[in-house]
Amino acid sequence: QQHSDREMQCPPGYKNCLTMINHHHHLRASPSYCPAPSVEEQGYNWRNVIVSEIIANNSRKKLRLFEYLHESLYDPAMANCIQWVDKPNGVFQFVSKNKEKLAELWGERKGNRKIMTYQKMARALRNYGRTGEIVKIRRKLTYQFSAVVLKRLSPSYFLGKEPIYHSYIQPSQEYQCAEDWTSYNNYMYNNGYALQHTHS
DNA sequence: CCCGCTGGGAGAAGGC
DNA sequence: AGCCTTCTCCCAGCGG
Repeated sequence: QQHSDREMQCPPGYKNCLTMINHHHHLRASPSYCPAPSVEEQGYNWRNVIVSEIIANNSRKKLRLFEYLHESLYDPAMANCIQWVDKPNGVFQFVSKNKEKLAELWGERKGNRKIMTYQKMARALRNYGRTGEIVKIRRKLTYQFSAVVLKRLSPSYFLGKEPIYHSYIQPSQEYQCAEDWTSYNNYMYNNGYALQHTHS
């Protein structure tokens, strides 16, 4: 069931991915708010990310918190709530002033009974640390996606534009990789960026 | 005092 | 039916 991820194009009933986008009004609304920030970069990525999410939602199970956060990071309308700090390495942070708003929207999307708060959302984020999907960076409101999660959520992965050799990696190996990468990068960030290239 | 961070622990909700 | 996962909710406490 896992290996079919890379093979699927669009869920049944959808001619193409754009049709899917049009059927998801809550997603379609956002990019129009975009003032005009480098459309070829932002817009392209944003749209593909949404496609990724739709495919994920239609093919798999419930929306996961890290998927929602990743989606928000590409949504210009959410830029006042959450932002990339280091996009290539999956480092992002919440905006202090509006973090509660993002949490609230997350709660609404999940259909929770009570209002979601940053406190509660951060508790879930802390649990991600145990599995390594997202780790906390020692900086205010800052977290980091693991390499594996980042890869899995990347638009090119879903759209099959990337080499698919990742799929051959055994789950155990994959996890090991994630741990190494995570601890390495965490080390880098907590010690002031990329200057620790000395061995022995 | 405020703000953010931490982890324990019960329990809800959906999936298998 | 029962177990597992993934949060959800509340909490007491810590530290800048």
